[in-house]
Amino acid sequence: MRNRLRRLLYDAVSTTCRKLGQELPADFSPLVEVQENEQFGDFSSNAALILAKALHRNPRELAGHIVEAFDKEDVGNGAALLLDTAEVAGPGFINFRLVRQAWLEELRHVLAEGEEYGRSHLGQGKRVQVEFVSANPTGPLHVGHGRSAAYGDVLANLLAFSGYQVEREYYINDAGAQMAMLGRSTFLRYCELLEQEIDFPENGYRGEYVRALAEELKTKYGLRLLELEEEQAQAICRREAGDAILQGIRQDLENFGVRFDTWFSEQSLFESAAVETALEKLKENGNLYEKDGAWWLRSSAYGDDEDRVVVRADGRPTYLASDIAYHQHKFARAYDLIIDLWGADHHGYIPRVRAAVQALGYAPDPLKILLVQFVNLVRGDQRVSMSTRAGAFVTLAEVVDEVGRDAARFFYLLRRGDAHLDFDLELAKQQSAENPVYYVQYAHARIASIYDKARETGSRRLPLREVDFSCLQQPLEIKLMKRLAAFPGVVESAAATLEPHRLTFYIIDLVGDFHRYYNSHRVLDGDPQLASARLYLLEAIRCVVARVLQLLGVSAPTSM
RNA sequence: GCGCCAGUAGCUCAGCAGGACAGAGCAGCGGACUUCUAAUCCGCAGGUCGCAGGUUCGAGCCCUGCCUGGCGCGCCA
Repeated sequence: MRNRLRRLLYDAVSTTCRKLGQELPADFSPLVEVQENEQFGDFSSNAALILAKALHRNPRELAGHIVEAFDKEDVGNGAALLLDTAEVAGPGFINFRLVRQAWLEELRHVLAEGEEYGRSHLGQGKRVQVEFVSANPTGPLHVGHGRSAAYGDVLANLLAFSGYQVEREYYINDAGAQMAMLGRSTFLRYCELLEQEIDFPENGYRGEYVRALAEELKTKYGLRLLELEEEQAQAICRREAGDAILQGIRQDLENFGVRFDTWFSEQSLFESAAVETALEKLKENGNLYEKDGAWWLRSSAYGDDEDRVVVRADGRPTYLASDIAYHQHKFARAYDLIIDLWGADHHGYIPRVRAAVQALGYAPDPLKILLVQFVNLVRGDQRVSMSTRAGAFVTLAEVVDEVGRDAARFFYLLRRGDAHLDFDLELAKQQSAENPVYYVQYAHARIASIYDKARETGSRRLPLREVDFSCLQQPLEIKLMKRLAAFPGVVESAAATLEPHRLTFYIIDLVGDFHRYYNSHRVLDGDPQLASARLYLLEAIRCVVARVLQLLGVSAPTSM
């Protein structure tokens, strides 16, 4: 419906331009949006306002021309069937009012599509990789990772629903100094258990889980690790601890409803010589040079503030080295869109990775680096700070345990990704009106319960073909139909802007309308025609609610 | 010192690519269950959109400066 209107509008604007002897601006893409405010009609467009800017003309005047052109196009395109009026308003908006029949048609359309309503081909089958979470396997996932997990997973769902071919990837930082520190920390705890004197390093991993890992090593190896060279023993500890932690991470994500297609190991980049190859290439094209004994990426030539060390003077690579190889690997896999979802604390890293990609000879456009801001965990009025090394954090698993997967996921998506999030455990746990996840799920359950009631009382729903929807005349009913009709646009804009939280806000609004409707109108008590029509309206609502919950990875209960 | 994100109602936040009167939830006050689930709904009250300039026919949104909070700026990750 929106697309039909958009096409008509586009024709009308073209006609107008031709008449005025002006070129249609190349980047002309007017908004056509569902209007919630009755007074402004059903749909409205800012076409004339945008055009006015480009053509340096009076917007109201242009709008007048467009509306005039519209009337003529109208007849030829059969738009008369759905369009009631098109008028100029305010500073130059064009407001469209549809005949009510148009909404009824859209309702039938929703019912025909069912839970597939809103699926789009925006992505045109393009391949997109979403890399997210990617936490070091040096400790369990905490609440901050949970936000990335939820955000990335829903973004991936959303893109898949929008016609992209999506792959989810987790980059395992299983090489480097932090893993070495994990090995050392675990080894020391192991020694401690065997009553050796230890000197625990300042920046070691102090979490309880390290002691637990040491305990397992003690069971498995007994005293044998003490008999080895310390270096060798630490290497074993590192491998054992890393594997165990990674296994835990997979499990936590699984429990959180997040699954990855690929677990990509940093270590493998060294083993396959991918790092070496990438650095060779950079040396060849002059983007990697030696200075003070170290190797530097000429990142300042590609927008970074300064050049960055890739290989230290002592020969050990920095993180950037593997990141260069990793991104080369990503680009070599020829995705149309590569999304890196990082914690906001890594934002300073963006210019150098973008620079690295360009230094390798790739156009950086397919790479989108998104940031997820920090999570402040709040328990009542107490603020919990999170630091992996200090071991003072609440894990994702604990949160899922305490508030449930549904509430946790929903809460994470209750804010824009780039805004700080206060996650209140007490609130998420509450089964009350304050908690929006139940508000939404309750709507789904309520509809299911009306179906039950209908079945019990034998009030049969007439076949769709025989139902005359024109008996749906209540303002709230029209409003619900409009709200449903807005769904494809919400999906489209959420996918285009990579902002999954818009789904959350939309669904809260939709079920709000539904709850109001429920409280003011009886579904089953009317005559069979009306009852059937209303049951179908409910079914359309249920489909969209179920679909959005599915995209959010939240269950859609039939009773609560 | 430089950079990134934020500053909207008492609180937590929306505000879609500058547009039509700034919205929601919670908290506060007052109402609605012999009814398809009250995990719901209705009503009232509540805001110089951090401050000051600027661009524009039009700014919560863009530009400049300042203030406040968070986070980064390493041959740490």
